[in-house]
Amino acid sequence: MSFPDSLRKTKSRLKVWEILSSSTTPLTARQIAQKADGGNEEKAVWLSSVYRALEAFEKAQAVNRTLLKDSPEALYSLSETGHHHYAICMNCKSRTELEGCPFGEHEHLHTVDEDFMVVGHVVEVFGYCKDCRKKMQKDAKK
Amino acid sequence: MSFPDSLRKTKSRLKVWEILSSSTTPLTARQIAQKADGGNEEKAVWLSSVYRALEAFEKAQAVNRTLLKDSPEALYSLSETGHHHYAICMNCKSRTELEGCPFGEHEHLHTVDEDFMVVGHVVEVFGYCKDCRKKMQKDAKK
DNA sequence: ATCCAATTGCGAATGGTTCGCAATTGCAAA
DNA sequence: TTTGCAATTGCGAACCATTCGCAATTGGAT
Repeated sequence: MSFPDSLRKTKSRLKVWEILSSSTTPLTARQIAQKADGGNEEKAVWLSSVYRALEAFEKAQAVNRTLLKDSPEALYSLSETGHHHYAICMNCKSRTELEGCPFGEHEHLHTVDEDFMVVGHVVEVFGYCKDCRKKMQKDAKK
Repeated sequence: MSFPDSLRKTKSRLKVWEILSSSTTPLTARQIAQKADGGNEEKAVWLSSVYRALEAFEKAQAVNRTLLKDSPEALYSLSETGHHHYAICMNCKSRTELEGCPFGEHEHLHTVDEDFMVVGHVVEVFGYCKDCRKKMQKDAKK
């Protein structure tokens, strides 16, 4: 995932991006702001600007916002790419991509359990594709 | 799902419970308070008491709190039973049951694709449980 | 019926997030 | 490269869902 083309590369946004890129865990806006001014007295990026940068990234689908139930603070992390699920035919094993994700575009996930930080998920739907159903109906007649 | 035995049956809690029971959709605390005093001037249940009732229900695992990203207000609903999926900790492999099914309680799964006959589905959420998160944070400090 | 811990009414405080506005800054066009 | 201007930021104040504090009330065990 790289810095979204659609956004101006400003000092604050680049800083926020760099911090998120180099973090292995999701961070709160406050943590990002703190890391930005690395212990210095004066702030490198003002907290409200961190929020605005994150909002812009989120709209550009480059960043994920996550709310866990045990804290009122949102957690932010870079979005992963390529997110799809499949319907799998139990007969011929063919896969057809589901349109969208039952969780919504990443939302809802945080509702899972107050103690659980969600990183990803698997969704698979099983059944029979149209072709196989036809064949199976024919075969059944024999 | 019935009113938790462990909790005192007070007027406010019974009211909140009744409202949640008779609602087909999740409600915000404010909505519950409004429904409680059904248009009357004086409040039947104070908002902070609604929050406290919901908190008690949630601790008793009788109510679900849900945070969606498009609103800062939490949604509350009675916990359902039957048909579940799991959140799996990538570190310790522990499983915790997901509350509800992302496809909705009553499988409109056949809507997935007209050509696909759905027989079942798998949903698994991956991430880190609270304990492992704590451990990982400690380890990170070393 | 009595007693006491649990609960509520009520308002004030908290704290994460958003907003407003003047000053600054990317960056497209000249 | 310089210019022009819309986008962005610094900064603080405002917002608002939720939590807290405390005195008054109440459920329910004895």
